[in-house]
Amino acid sequence: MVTLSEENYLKAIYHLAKQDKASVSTNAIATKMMTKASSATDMIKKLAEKGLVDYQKYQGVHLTEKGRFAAVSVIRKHRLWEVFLVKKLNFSWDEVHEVAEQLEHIKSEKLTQQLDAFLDHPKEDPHGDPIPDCEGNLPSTQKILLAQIERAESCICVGVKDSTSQFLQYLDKHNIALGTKIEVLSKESFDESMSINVNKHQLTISKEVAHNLFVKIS
Amino acid sequence: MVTLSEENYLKAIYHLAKQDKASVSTNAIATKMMTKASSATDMIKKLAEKGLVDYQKYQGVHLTEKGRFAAVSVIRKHRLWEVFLVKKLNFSWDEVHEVAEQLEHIKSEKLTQQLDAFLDHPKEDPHGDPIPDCEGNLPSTQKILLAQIERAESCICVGVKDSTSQFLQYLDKHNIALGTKIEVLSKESFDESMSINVNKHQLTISKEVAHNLFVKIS
DNA sequence: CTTAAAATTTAGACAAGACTAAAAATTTAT
DNA sequence: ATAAATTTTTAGTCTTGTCTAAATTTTAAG
Repeated sequence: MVTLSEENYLKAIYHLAKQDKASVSTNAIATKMMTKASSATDMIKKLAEKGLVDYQKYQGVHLTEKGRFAAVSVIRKHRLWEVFLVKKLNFSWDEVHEVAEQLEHIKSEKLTQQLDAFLDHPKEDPHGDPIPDCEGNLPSTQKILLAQIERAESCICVGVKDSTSQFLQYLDKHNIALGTKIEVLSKESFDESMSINVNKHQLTISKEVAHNLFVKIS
Repeated sequence: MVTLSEENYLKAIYHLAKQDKASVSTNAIATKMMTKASSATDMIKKLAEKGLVDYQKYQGVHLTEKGRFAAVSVIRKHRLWEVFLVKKLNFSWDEVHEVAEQLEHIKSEKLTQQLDAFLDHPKEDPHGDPIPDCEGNLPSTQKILLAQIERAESCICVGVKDSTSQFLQYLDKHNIALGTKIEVLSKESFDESMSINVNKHQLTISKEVAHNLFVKIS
């Protein structure tokens, strides 16, 4: 039995570990959880006790296979609920996070399976993030940050990095959604701002925006 | 802010108070919550502190208007989720309770409203219990226990009193569902068993069954 | 290589919600 | 009307998850 708090820590560790296989530091976990390092240490010990993470004092943690699966299961539920909220209950993509944070902890294998089927086994959530299958597999995605594009090139918006409602509402305002075609016109080396074309409209976006938008080359 | 535990206590008090306006005893609450009287006392003090119940030492509690509304709001969510599980996710009526017990605590006004609309503003849950509206109003129902019928008479199943999966599965086995027509043929005064006719099949039911089935005279 | 800074852990405390055992109040029974 | 039984409350303890402050370990800088 994994508690609600433990699930949230596992999720945090999973997101922090993500790319690099390096161990995740206590401080990084504490920051992500908006708590103190001492609290993180306490929880890390509990997770290690339950075999969900590998932990060596002062050396940070790694998720075990069991821990990774638990984390991915929660992420699966989170993203399925986000799809439900947007597709069935008319939520907009900037309103779903908070509610999904609660729904992701509901424990019922049948509920998750049936919800997945009800939604026609969606592959992505409303922010373009992939939905793990029930065995915990995630399709590897071929996406890059818009900021990584260096020359005039055309691409398609496939996701957002941080999905705060402020950022999502900014995108809504400028008619940028998943699937929107973005033509990079130029990049300013001084401030990394970019001039882009969206739906026939020219737009200048800041480095902050470019670093939070995932695209694939079209 | 009402905690999850507080919500569960409020629900218990609401169900116990139900008909009689008499105060609800500490022991009754403890029994319903499957906890000890001392724990109930502790919680009662917290609820009184928050203005959710009126409490006089040794004299039991009453819900305040605020407490009643909080309780009914949770019950509304519980029943809406049960409808969702049965109508949209193909759960059977004996599987929904446990999951709805979790879902009822999700906090989002918009979620509840949209769910209600998505389900076409259902008036009853899958067990025939009325769903309170968003202002906390419950339609007064005109139902009686099957056991209260004393003579050969025809009625319609409109609800179950205790919805344990054992009982619900018993009903399924004998093809008794909400809306099923039940003809009372006779009642045995010795053991209060009843002979009834359901879908052309004759059936003898025990006093226990008759005391858990709500009907309306047709 | 040694010391200062930063990161991490330990120790001790607290709030929520539960428990046990004992005390106090109420109810029931004689 | 009073003693016995029952109910309710209090007092003290436990667990989970958090905190602060202090101690320890690791890392970084000279």
